[in-house]
Amino acid sequence: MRTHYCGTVRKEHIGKTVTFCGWVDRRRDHGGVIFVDLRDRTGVVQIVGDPERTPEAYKQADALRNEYVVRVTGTVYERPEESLNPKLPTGEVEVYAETIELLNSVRKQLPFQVSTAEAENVREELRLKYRYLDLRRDRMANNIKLRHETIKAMRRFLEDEEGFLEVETPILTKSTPEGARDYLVPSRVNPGDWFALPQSPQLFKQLLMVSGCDRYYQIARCFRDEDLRADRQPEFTQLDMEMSFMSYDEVIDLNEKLVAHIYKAVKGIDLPRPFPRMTYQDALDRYGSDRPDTRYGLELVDLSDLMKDSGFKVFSGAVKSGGIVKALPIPNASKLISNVRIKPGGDLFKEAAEAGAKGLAYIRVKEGGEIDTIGAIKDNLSDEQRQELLTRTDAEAGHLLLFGAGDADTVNKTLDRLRQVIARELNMVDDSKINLLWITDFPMFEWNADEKRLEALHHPFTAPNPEDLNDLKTARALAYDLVLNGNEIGGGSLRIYQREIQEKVFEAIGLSQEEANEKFGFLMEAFEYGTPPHAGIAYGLDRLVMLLAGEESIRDVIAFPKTQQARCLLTDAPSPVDKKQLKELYVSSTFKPKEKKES
RNA sequence: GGGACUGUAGUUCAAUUGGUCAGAGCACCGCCCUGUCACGGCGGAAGUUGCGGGUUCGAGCCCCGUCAGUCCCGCCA
Repeated sequence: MRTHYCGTVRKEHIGKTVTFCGWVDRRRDHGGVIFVDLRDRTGVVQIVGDPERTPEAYKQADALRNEYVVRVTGTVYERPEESLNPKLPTGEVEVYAETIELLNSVRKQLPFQVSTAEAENVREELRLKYRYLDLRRDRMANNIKLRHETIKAMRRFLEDEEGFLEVETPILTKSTPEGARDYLVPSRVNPGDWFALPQSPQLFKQLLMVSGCDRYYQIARCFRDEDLRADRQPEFTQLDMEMSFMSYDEVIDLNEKLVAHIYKAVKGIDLPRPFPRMTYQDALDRYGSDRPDTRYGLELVDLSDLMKDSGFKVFSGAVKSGGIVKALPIPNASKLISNVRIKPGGDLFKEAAEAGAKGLAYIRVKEGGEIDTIGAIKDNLSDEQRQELLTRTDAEAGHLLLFGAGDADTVNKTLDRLRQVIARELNMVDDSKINLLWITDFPMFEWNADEKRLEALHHPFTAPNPEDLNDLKTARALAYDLVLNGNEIGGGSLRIYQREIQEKVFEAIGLSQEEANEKFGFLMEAFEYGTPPHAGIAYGLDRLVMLLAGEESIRDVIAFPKTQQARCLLTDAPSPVDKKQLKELYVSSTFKPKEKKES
């Protein structure tokens, strides 16, 4: 049907007869000559309809409108010198059309303009309803291509360089305790029984290691029935990997090579290796987050011991009841950030409150080490304490210190949040930086106060550090997260491969032996048939591509995403089904539409 | 489940304190134009201001409800 793609024509094609298929990007009618920008996946080329040289095509071009689909045959000419267009890769040539065949027209007014030249911010609601038109637009077409290039780079590296085997794992699988809410699928053949869609292929990939697969990967679709965010969809994609007989450092090294390969292939960037590593504790201490953005400073300073005996009750009280006091020192910010913003009602106060803080204390540092703050702090700080405070925070004149006091979680969350907001506001974030960072030495468990039990921080198959085996509850895990500019893009661990340890971990998270056997008996049984030591990792592919594309929502790197209400505006899914379908599945809904409020 | 923001022509936006303000660019339709590439010129059509109620002499603007979208909290091993 065609001989060339629109965006590929160059000077070397001059004199050739070519045939394109594509969409009318836009049309410029000069009364005499008509120009048509013809677009396909590869780009745009200028088609010329001339009343004298190509009278037939001129007539046909006259009837064309935006987004008509046409097949054009013509001859490639060099453009007149004054008509070159350096903005287009094809801008040195143009094609005099001999015939323009209309393959399909546009019958209705377009819901929004598609042309690559118009970069209006169309409402996302509309874009999602007419996603097929949205995907024609430059930005989205490029994002989808970038996603493809990323996956391609992963496959090339893992298969060709490292001998990974791609294996598909079931989409219909078993519901597991722990973790996110499952999407469930009723079984028609087994009345009353349910499949779950996988939250990740975790168990299967470990079983593949037992099977001797040695190195597995998959571009795996995962499902979690939880509420959505800009970086969370109910179905999302992971690059899922698992490998046998590799040490902690070997796993990390291989993954650094993988990420470097992706950056080289997709962005042409050489990443320096090895990537830096930071322990979980260090990350929390210094940044208040287990995925710190290290592109800028603004490190937190712990002042708990200094404030323990302070007369300022908010500080001393926090420490005495087991909490902490930390400061976020911000250089040269004293003039830039007003008290109004820090006090109740101000935007920074609101940020802090949103993170759970009850208040937001501050100190402004003046010339000569004098400080400016509320009386309750100033009056309760001895000269020595003030000196020590300034020394520890490296504070000089112009510094603004923001304080968090309370339980460690809340303090860290608050100051982490303020740190990010303020760094952004003060233009301290260098968007050209690519800071990759491994976070290591996660604790195995964290306390779930609501359910009054320990919970696996990663998941219950993570191996404990052998040094900490005598007290599993406080043990560190052999886990690692990869953080890119403050975003967690991947995480994994060495796995448990011995039944006894696995049983102990289940016990620690309060899973009864019966439950453990019912849910994971097959895994523990497998451990008894010669399981190799193995390790794995999973990358959030959507998130990674989002960052590579410079987008702020993963919806912009997913061809057909769902809205925050988990609906597809294009197909209007989910939707009711026939009673007959439900009957076959032995399912009935208990949902009752809301009654109108009585008035 | 909770908090915040948004919804005006096909689309992107505007409309002073509630008072001829329902308007502009692009798209669409018609006419003109032989070198444009965001072509240009002249003219035209196009609106239940998301929907429902209320306050008012008067509502795009204020109030209540509701729907949809977005961001965030909870939730997401």
